[in-house]
Amino acid sequence: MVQNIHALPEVRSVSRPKTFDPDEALERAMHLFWERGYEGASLRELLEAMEISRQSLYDTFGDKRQLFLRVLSRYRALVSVLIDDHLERSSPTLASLHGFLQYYLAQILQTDRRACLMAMAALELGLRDEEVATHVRDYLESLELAFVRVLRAAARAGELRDDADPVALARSLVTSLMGLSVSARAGLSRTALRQIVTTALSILE
Amino acid sequence: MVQNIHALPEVRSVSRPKTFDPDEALERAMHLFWERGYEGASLRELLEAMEISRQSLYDTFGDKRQLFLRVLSRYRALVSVLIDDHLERSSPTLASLHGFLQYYLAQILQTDRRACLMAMAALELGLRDEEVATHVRDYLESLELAFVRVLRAAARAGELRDDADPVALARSLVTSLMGLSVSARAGLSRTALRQIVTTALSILE
DNA sequence: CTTCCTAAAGACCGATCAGTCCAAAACAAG
DNA sequence: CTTGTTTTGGACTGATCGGTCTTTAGGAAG
Repeated sequence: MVQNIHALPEVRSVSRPKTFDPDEALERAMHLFWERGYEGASLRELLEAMEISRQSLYDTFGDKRQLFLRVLSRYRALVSVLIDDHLERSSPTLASLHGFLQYYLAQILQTDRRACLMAMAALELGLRDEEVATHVRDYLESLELAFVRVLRAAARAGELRDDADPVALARSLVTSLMGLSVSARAGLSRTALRQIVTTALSILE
Repeated sequence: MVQNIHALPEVRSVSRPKTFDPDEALERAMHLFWERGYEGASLRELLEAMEISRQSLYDTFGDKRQLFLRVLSRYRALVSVLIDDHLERSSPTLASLHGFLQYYLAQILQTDRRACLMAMAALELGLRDEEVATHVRDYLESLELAFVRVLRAAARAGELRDDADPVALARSLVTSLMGLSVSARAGLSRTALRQIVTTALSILE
């Protein structure tokens, strides 16, 4: 029907206001998808986790796939905050990168090895859903870019070998993070996971 | 209801002559799981791909999960052959490792970016099915061991830096392969994937 | 021939899937 | 109040899921 194209900024509480917070519902959906994957998270479980009714979910988010795409965006925003916190300071250094990866691993370990939602989405849906694949590629690219920025700064500060290629190094770090997610999800020991991170970082020396 | 008698070339209308080959059926199941994942491959599709009856599948393999576990074993055997071909010669060198990774990537590209079945299994089922997780860990370990053997030989031959740690390097390579699978499945360009492999190998220098 | 085994085909099962619809209630604004 | 919108909860849909079962048929061996 007549969809409101400029629905964003308007706060038109013409009637009963939404009692649930869409952001919080999305957050909860993200955690379920994160734990179970796309197909592994059923509507019933999603509704239970989000604590909203079926009707509200379809009214607010469209359908399951749309919800998942929203979740992917939210996940990306989440990691952006992580990046900002660790890598976007005035003068990031190699130590910042070390800190970021260590924190990344700590997060995985603290959340029962849930690992990376984007890696899960890529393997489960990458070949079947081009929009999902694009989300993942964009995510990988933004991660790589953040790393490149830090590495360039580090190079300028003389922290890198002269012949080091920031782009190649950044891509290697991103790849290692994805591999780390696979290893974490497979249940490798904390020690093994820590060694993976350490070795991944050793390419910067 | 007049079925075309010539529709199935070799087999007469109701096929009896050939008892099906469980190995070939397993092979076909593997390829479907490989493309679609565990939950993504339905029984109906599996039967169609394996070209056996429902009854035969359950008689021969138990159930879907057992079939999948058998498939994981078969996949591991498949990669073992790859390892034997590339890394188990009398005197493997760093060049052997290069060859192995390049061939690994070539295989991914030739099979529509199907990437690594073990990585898929880890992310989809690793948290929910300990037996699957164990399969994946065993696989990762055998891959790592094969790499370690080559790297030790290379070290003896003076191809490695003196301070290089074969185990850490091997683990890094395995992690990179898993990350490569994620990237491939996400649809990264051939160029990007090749760079990932190149950078992964650069740690050996 | 008969007996035994295996395989194919498909009916059938209960459960669950994503998604739609409806009724009744809750609440805001005129 | 009325009107309008959003809420919840559950009924309901058709499809599909994994899995069981029965029937029928094709050999192989006695």
